[in-house]
Amino acid sequence: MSNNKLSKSEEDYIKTIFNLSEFGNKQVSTNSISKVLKIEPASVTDMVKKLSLKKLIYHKKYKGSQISKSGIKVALQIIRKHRLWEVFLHEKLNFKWDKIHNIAEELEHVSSNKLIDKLDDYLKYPKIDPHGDPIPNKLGVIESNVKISLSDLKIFESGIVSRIIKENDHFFKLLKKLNIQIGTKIKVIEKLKFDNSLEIIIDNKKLLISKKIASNIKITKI
Amino acid sequence: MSNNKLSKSEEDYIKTIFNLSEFGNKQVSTNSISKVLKIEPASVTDMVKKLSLKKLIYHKKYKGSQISKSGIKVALQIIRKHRLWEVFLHEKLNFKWDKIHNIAEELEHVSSNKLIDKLDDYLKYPKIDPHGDPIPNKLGVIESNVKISLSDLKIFESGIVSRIIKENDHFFKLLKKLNIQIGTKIKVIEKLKFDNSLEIIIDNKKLLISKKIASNIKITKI
DNA sequence: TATTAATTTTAGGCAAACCTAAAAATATAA
DNA sequence: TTATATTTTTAGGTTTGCCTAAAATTAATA
Repeated sequence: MSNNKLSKSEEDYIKTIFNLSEFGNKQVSTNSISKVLKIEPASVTDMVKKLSLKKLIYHKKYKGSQISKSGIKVALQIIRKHRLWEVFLHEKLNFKWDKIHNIAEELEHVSSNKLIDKLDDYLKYPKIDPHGDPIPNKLGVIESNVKISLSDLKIFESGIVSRIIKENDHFFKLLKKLNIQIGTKIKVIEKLKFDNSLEIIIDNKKLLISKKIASNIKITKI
Repeated sequence: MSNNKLSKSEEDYIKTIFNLSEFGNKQVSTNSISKVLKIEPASVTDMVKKLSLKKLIYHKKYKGSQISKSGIKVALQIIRKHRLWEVFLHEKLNFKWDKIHNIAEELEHVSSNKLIDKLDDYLKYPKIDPHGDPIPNKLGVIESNVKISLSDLKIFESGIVSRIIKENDHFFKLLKKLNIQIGTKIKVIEKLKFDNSLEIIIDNKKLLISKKIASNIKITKI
């Protein structure tokens, strides 16, 4: 299909549209892309037209963009690269898990497929990255494993943190302060009627976190 | 000094000018840059002006370009990145030594200094890359070790191949065919008056190589 | 040394990817 | 349901890094 190599910008747009689309199911607004990429809406319109011509997305004026089959394929390969580099940075180079994202953001645009396959092999085909996000394989297939939001746990249920939804650097710093990371065991002991905040226990210590925080932490029940 | 991050293009120019300048000693012509980068001379003039404004090179109209102190500093850091990535690709990912150049060409533009220092540490501070080229350290210092061209060996002298001067892919392929690589022992047994070709012995087999080939192979005498 | 050849620069243009300002379409609220 | 607000697009502009064609300079040669 699309034979030509994509530019860094095009790749960034595709990745963003895919991420906003919830696996290709949702229409994505021009404004939302604009906000994520910090690029003016007018510029987003330009690019969205271009990607539409390349059949990577469908776009109807004023109606938002939907990623296509081939767009999803492209997005999954970029995500695969990003996450494999994150594993490398964390496991081999000993970067802290909250420092790897920006570097991986650059490395994901290095084009060689041979490179990424050899890296995958070298890292022994990891299934998740240091944030707990799943890594698509060479064919773009993501191995599904059941995860729910911490906010969906019921009172007195426990779970192991298995994924941190990327929000921004402030969120990472907060979690660091709270000592929450992949593998941390959390028990919910109260859900406040007032604002749905959760009272949880980590390492025998009680603390309170907002609904928003909790819904960005994915766990596997235990 | 120059505070702003350089673009990929600017970095490519600086690296090329440095490489053509023989460690900053020679003036570099617009045409020679043009040929290496496969960019038209007119465009080279544009860029050379720009780099001159940034004090990375000195340029006088019609007189060629000379790389500056800070230009050399920049070039050495790019070369450092390139060669460290080559070591990584060869040693860790098992790429053949004649396949790594193009990939390293992309990786060298990834900006994080922290990344390259951690990579250096991970690779245990290698002194040479898989082609035998020396790797500048964090400060840009290259550990010197005495090497001469194979073409400078006298009859009946021997040496160990310690460096292959980058020429192009054809050259790499040729060497592969001839079974010449870093570490190969070579003895010179004849120098032809006719065209300065060398008759050499590798693994007890005689063969003939041109002066040009020989001068692109650096050896340490034994 | 005068002419020709080669190199380098200037001038003007183009595509990519961004921008601002204003117009058009859609959504929200009185 | 009309007025207002928000979103999206169009139109025109900028910068970067390239291009071609032609002019200026330097080098080579007869």
